[in-house]
Amino acid sequence: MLFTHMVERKDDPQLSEVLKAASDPTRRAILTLLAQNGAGRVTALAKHFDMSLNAVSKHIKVLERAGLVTRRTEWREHIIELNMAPLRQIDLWFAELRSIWALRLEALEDIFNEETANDDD
Amino acid sequence: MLFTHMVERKDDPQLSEVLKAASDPTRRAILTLLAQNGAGRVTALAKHFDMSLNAVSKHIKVLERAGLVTRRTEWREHIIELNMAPLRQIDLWFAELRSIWALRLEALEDIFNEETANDDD
DNA sequence: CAGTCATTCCACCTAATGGTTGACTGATAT
DNA sequence: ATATCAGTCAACCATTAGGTGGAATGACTG
Repeated sequence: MLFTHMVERKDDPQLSEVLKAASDPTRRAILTLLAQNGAGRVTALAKHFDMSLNAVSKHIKVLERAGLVTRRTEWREHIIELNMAPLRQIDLWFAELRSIWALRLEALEDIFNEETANDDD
Repeated sequence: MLFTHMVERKDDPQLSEVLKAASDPTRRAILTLLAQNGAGRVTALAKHFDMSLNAVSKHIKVLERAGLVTRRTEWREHIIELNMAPLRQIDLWFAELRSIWALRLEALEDIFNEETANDDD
């Protein structure tokens, strides 16, 4: 049995966003900072980088869209908090890929078993 | 004790590449196809997508640069094979982030314990 | 030898990314 | 009231990314 068109066509745009957000070194550094020091203000985070506040603000927005970070606006200060939950999706995708791989190997084994059974005829 | 500049400044460009390569739905679909059907030719892979062979060829090159796929050139045919190993790096990064997080919580606990000890004085 | 097949390379287009600066909003401090 | 601080928004610029089509390479088919 050959499944020529069996790709699960679920785009999963959320997963794409998380992966893309995580693919930038600056953004990963921001996540690390938050893990290290806990929640922090935008300006405080920006101090660690050799780039404008604006650039960091943008990066934070990307992380926010991906759900990796949440914003708690306390009057004029925006407190940024780490949220690792979406990273779980990466794990899930990874696991799925592995299971698909395993399934194929199983199928191959089945074919092999059938063939040896036929040999017995 | 406050570590203001403690971000581990290892860019890890390899991790960035893997994450970015994985962040595209078409490329993830290619990986899924390879997991499902085993190694395959470029053209065979391209058949599953509604885009030019050239585009798919490019995507494969990106995956190749990230090490997620290897190419075995058999004369005129290029056989593309899945290599899940680099995905492990994502796991590692994830684990590191979690441990950094855990470390901070531990530190907080220590401070708390010291304070309650002082209360006893 | 002419034609096709598998694939890449090249030139091109468009949209998105990562960065900049400068102006803006709203809260706080003097 | 004015200056300052936190942060975003908007416009801009250079680079990269994802896609296209067409030509080039190199082996196989008739």
